[in-house]
Amino acid sequence: MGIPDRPKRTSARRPVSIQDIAEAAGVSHSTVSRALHNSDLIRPEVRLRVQQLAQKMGYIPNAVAQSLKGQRTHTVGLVISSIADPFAGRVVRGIEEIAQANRISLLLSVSYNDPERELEIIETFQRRRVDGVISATAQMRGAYVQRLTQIKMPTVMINQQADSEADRLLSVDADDYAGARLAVEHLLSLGHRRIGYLGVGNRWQSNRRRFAGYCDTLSAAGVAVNAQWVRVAPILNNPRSDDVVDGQALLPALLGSDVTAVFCYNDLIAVGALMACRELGIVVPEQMSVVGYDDVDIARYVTPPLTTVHQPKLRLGELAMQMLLDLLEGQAVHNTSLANELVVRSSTGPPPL
Amino acid sequence: MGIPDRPKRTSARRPVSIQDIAEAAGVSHSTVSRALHNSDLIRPEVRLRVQQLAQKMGYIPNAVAQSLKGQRTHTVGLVISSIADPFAGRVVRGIEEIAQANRISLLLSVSYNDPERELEIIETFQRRRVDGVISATAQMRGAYVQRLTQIKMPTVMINQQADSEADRLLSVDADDYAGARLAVEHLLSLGHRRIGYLGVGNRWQSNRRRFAGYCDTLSAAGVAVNAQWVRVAPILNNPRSDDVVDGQALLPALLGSDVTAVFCYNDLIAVGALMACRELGIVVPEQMSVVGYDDVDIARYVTPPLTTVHQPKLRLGELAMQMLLDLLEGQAVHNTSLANELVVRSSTGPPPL
DNA sequence: CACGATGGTGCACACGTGTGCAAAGAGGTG
DNA sequence: CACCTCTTTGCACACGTGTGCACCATCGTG
Repeated sequence: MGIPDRPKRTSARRPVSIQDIAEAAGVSHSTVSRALHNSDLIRPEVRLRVQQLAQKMGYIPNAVAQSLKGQRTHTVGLVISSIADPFAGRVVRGIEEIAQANRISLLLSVSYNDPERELEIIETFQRRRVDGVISATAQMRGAYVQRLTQIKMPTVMINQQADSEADRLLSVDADDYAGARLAVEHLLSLGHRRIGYLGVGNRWQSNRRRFAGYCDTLSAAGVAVNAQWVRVAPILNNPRSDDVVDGQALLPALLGSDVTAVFCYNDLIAVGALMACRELGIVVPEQMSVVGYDDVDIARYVTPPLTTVHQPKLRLGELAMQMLLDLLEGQAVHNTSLANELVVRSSTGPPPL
Repeated sequence: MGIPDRPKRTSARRPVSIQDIAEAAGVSHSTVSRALHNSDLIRPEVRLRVQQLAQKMGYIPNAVAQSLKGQRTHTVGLVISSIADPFAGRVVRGIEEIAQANRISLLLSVSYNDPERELEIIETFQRRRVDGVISATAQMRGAYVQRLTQIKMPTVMINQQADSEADRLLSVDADDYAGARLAVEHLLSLGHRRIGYLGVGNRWQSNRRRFAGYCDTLSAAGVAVNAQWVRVAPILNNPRSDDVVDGQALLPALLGSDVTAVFCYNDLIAVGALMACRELGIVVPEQMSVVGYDDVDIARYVTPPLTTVHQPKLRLGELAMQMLLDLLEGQAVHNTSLANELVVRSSTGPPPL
């Protein structure tokens, strides 16, 4: 009665397949497949019986096989430069929320801004046949972009507003240039004229945009930017650099000039600056105003609480994921740019007399 | 010459398969498969020719098909309760590093301590046939554990040292009880006798262990624990609660009693306590000592820098991933418990006279 | 009763890869 | 030359699922 050519499926405790259900129900595996998909090709009684049997046998569909057959894996690759970065954390949260709501799984990879690793990661994504990629890396090297465009894999970048070469890639970002202008205008309105900038070398695109906003705002106010006011953390071969340490090391170099306020590339740099001030006995904001960027959690908890430019991190992630989903649906999508918002706390005040 | 039964593979810009290479090289797909695996069954000239051809055609193996055939997906599911939590961030980093080194992909899922979501997540992992699971959720509900053991999926838990029901699951953790003792002993040695505890309700296992360490250490020193000294943040139905806010709200309730120091469940609670002290004009550590737990980055940056119990977060992640790999190799593995370390900074000092 | 329409089911193939086994070819030896 | 051995390759199946098409049964109608 039983067809003996199937070599004992129960051997290695393999999960039950539709074939197993088919044998148990006395139908073909096609019928089971259709029944489980509620196809109205199958007679209602059979459909119900198969479904109950599947339930009872603890059937769980094999997504690997489904991915192979249908050409969708329902998987999205996610590249970030650092998981420890609180900025990335919020963005990922937004991404994950939308992904989970749409039954998409996320493949997480951390690049540490290592070019070699970046290439490895996208090759892994290709091998795994992800439906698309979201890249929230701080820095975008030529080879990386080139590879990504070349293989025509649906991709959305976060905070990488298109310059020159990146034109063809989709992105969602918060406007760095405008954000920087908000920060510097705030300091100008408090009466500061000599305003410094502490930047980072290893995220040159966003650093350049924020720096440009800084320069243009000062120029527009009739202040000539002094090279002595600007310090940028060098690019180390060590990819695990710490922004706070950099900010702390950078600030003292500014003291030779006579700045009364400093605009920092991000909140961590700003926290470093605050710590340096404390060490040097400089009172913030009475003797020195400090502005950060990002508005990560920590900005609220340091002393004094940091005035900073709030980026809609959660929203960035949500939008990026939604955009990718739309893209996969074949809908027309367009780059999006979100506005930032100044959050005034206690690290800024009028300049000393 | 060409066999016409294959319907134009070039139609939908599908990635090249070994079949395509086989046709181009005039051999069978089996030969290509073996050649690409450097099998010495294949003649060296053919092997080289196929490899070069594969390279030239931009062949990238289909991991989905490989997963279906071989019974390994080289994928590990990762469940965490919150991505924004800085503690989780470091742990994930450790996990990811080891995973990437062993060419394992990570499927990231966030549970937000939502029981329903937890069950959905592990079902997704089952569907995707992950090789194993690492769970770093703060809280482990019965149904979750039960399901995880029941389906016999290789699993490693982080910071969930086995109580009763969880005996069968592997875990790597840092000793909460001993860590709490370190913290309280430090306060005792400074001369404090009336020491408070600020806990959390929604992570009851670890909270219970730390609280037990707190109680026992006080008792051993001959101090009777006063119920007035202990406050625990209530469990909200809102799963996105904020520890800092909780700590801030909890501290004032302690002031009625006459504690001179407070041990907090984690650094975020402690930061909230610091902020409450500042608002109330209580000087730390002169009038009140505060100790945290975890040693997340932020602990170094608040004012005053936080004395805390350092957990080897990176190491926890690395060990968990390595343990899972060993488990998959069939090696014998055993639960591991790491030691914590007290980090004395400036938020603790002798009690006021 | 014969024939067509309709609804339900199974066959067979496809997705892309890996592998046991047979077969074919080459080369050596008696 | 016949036979055996060894190397190299292809056939065929497997992994688990989905689906076009053919087949069969049943029913209705002329």
